[in-house]
Amino acid sequence: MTYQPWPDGGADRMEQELLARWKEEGLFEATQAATRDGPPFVFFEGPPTANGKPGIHHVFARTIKDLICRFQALRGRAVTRIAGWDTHGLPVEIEVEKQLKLNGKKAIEAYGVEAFNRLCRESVFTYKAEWEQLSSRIGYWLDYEHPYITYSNEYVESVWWLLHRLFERDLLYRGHRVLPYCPRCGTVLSSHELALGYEEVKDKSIYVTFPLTDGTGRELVVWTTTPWTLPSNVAAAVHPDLEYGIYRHPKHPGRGFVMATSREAKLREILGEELALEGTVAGRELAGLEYRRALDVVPLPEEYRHSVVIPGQFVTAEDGSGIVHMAPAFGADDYHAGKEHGLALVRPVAPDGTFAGTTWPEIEGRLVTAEETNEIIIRRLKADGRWLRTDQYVHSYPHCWRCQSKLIYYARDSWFVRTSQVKERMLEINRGVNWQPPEVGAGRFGSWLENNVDWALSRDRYWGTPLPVWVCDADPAHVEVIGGYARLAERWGKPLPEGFDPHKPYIDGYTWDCACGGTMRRAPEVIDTWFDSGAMPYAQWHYPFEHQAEFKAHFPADYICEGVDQTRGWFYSLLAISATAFDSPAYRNVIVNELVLDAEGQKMSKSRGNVVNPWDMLGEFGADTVRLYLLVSSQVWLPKRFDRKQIPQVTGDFLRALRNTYEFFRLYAARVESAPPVAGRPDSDRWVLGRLDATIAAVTAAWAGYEPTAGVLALMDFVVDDLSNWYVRINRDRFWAPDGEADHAAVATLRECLVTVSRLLAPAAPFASDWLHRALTGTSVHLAGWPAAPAPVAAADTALPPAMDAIRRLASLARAAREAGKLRVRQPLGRMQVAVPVAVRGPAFQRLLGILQAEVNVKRIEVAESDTELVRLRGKANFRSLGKRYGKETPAVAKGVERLTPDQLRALETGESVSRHENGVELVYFPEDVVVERQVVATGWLVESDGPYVAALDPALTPELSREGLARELVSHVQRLRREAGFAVSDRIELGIEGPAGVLDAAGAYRDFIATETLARRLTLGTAVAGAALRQPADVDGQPVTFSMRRHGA
RNA sequence: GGGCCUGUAGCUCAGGUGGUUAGAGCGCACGCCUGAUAAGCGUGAGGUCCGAGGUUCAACUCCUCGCAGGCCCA
Repeated sequence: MTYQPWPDGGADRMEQELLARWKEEGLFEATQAATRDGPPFVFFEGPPTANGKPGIHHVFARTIKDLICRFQALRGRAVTRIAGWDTHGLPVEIEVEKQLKLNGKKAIEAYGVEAFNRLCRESVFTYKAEWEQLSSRIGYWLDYEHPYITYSNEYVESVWWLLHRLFERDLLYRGHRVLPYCPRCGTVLSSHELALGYEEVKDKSIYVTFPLTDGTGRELVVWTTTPWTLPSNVAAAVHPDLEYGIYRHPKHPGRGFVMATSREAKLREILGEELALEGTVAGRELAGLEYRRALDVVPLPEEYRHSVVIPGQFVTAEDGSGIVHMAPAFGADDYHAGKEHGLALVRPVAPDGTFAGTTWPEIEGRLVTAEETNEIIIRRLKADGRWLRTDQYVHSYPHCWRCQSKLIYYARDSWFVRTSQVKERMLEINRGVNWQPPEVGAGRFGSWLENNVDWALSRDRYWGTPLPVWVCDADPAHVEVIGGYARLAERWGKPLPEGFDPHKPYIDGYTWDCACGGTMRRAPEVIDTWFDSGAMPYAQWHYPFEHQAEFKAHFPADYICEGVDQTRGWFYSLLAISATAFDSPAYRNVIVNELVLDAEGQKMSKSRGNVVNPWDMLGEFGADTVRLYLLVSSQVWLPKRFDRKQIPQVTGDFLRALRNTYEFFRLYAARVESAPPVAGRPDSDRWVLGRLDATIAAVTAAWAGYEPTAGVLALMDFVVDDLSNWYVRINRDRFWAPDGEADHAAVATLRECLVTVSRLLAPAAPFASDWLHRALTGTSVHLAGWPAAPAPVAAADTALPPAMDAIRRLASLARAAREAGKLRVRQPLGRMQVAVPVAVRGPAFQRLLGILQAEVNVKRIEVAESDTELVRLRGKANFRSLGKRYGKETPAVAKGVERLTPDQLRALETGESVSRHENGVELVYFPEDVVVERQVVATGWLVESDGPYVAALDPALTPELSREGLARELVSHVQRLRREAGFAVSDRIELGIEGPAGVLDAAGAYRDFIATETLARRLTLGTAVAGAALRQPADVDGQPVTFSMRRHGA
């Protein structure tokens, strides 16, 4: 068999060619067919919104998704990989609003919801093709032929069914929620919209008083930054544990001002220096007292409490007065406190943000956030004697990102999922989920669940799954939740029309009579799009209307993987729905990847202009390289600095080593087919195969444990370090067989390594691995299966890894010694002595000494025994084992190790325990307590050591050694000339060497060696080759030598 | 203000259960090798392991408090 050269046209081209080939072969489908009957491995694809361009962070997440899925598929699991599209929601609406230059809900309604939603539906797939192309280009295998689409009728029907199920379980209800609201646009803003509009503003904040009605003349001092909420005040909150003072001031006879004592300085500033503290009281003693409201201009309902002091943990005394005014309709804390204490909820503000329903004509109809409104309110407070002070207050306050209006917090009717009821169950389920990294599950996600509040489901928007709730217009207590289209038709009384569309506005046309005589009309809201995505385990199968068996086989997921930003997104919506509707986990294993930052650690954003275009990276480096870089440049769950300069640095070594190793193999291995049994192969072969097995085990364990980075690193280390840098290096001459075939065992070993490496690499770098596997075997790596778990290592071979490790250390030390002695490796030396830990010594080590000898270029290696005068034994304490037994005494006992005699050290090495007496106390040392080191003490030798490893070289050069060194020097020069002359490596030559007697003498003594090494069929000494193609003088070890050569037979 | 994460060589990052020599790659300096060669290999310099306390015979590792950066939330 001959092997193809590694393609030269760059990674991008090679990968494009493979993609075309995969497509032609139907490879993805073939891999799915091959594992169809395997045990299922269920993967859920979190649906991206297709109306945004995919970025480099999507490449990141998709690489991790793909890695685990490919890994499991290679292991024979039937992996489900259904693509999905998230198609509803505000981002879609906003895009269309921009496109139509609309500004807010009123404009949309004027434009027409029907046409608006039609555009939303069309715009959803603006970037669908690019998503598919990018996914395909990076080798992400996903079934894009049959994706789930959240706006499809089937999908929506499953969502309805889920909501109906929740309603049946009493987990769906109508309530209030305080939300940021733009009075001008008439719409609630989502949290991410909110984040767009924070601005530093100067507001007026005021101190007012609420006189207590207990007859003591005391007045609560209250601070607010939103005077317009004072008419809606129903309570004043104090912190139960805070100390409040009652202050008097001569200018205000008969009045006692109540305020947190920690804010006394502020009160002094307001009232003046003559402030006197009359007494103090804890917040909890104030709770329950009643007061007179500062502005009594809104009628209060009788059945609820109002004008009362309540305790609240949320109260602080860092600014303000330590007493917080409560208007439940206009603040989240206020709202919850109102619920807890049964407070009245008044909302004298119309949807357009103007006062409505007050008894104060002057402010009726005024915009609450307008400056003049504040002025009017403050003027009246002053007139009524309730005002104490107005301050400038600078804070960051949310504004509408569309129209710059100040937002208000505003209680809205909303539909909720009662998730708080299953909070404990969600926590329990979550504890059973394997999170990678664990702290996201236990920490960020766990504490989010701990603080679970009911899921506000409804949205006052247009393009979304319509809430399947019908409410009677005569009695809102009459509610029906429709769980499917058949049921809708039944209630409506007619079959649904051809081309039925469950979206707004059509769905709002379906009404029917209520039993009470009223009309059932749909609640106008759509639902939070996160509910759509969390419903995908069921809705992707149109469950329960279709595919019941498929659903059961594919729930819950074995594995999902998304960015950490999904903590409150998809990770939550999946769990909330599975817990409420099925009392089940939705996923068992999660990998959470972190953000991709730019090279400086800054978030990528359009405004910073530091967004990396994935296509540029793919074109420049190829998908494999980008994938590998993303996988190994740091753990995937740490924020990743994406630095294009680092890409070749991180991946280059590995890819070069792989390619070079293959090229080396290809050059010499052609036509060698037989593979001798492993047991009969030389030590270095069995060693590298053992390392390969260990690598299989490490990669398998890492990926089975959802640790992408560790697995890739283990594989890279093997290829670079063990295979390329060591195995190939020490076995070169077995491959290079000038007049015959390469060593069969070596070829088979290297081939087996490369084939297995390509299989291990397939999940991480699907292109290069496939190319390599095809080149070696003619078949695709993606159908080859995962390398089998290694057989137990033959007993004889268990000593190989530590022995080879020792050889490598010693070679390294010897090279350092040569460098220190300025003796280049080409110059053979006579003797070397080495010392190694006793555990390493043994037959395996003895057999491997030949490798060391060749590597170091010495004639003889002696393994130093303790009785050699060259070596001194030294004991070194093992604190780990001593510490366990001796605790506090450890340092002293460890010191004693240094005083053990050579005989005792030798005894320890052979596994005996020894003891010595110290101050009359007997100390026993077990073999594991002491590491016995060897120090070479001979002088005149070149010695380097690393702990117990010692290499010592005898630098003495005999004339014989010098001659051989010179001969090797000649060979080196000839080889260089050969290459410079453009000879092929296999060209036979005729060679002439002219020079001083010493040189000719050495050349003569090593005539055969030189001839063999240089492929010289004729070698003439002292004269030039006749008809030489070149004749060149050179300086060999300071001696003038002239080489001449020509091709043999040319 | 709260939660979580990160802080190790000039840069990017590794460093089970605490154990006495803290590693890699890149970069830098020097050298080796020359039949993988517009490759490859080695050696060296370079560290208050963010800081301060504490626990311990022993802390990069565990605890507390800070500092800096990031993410999420309020």
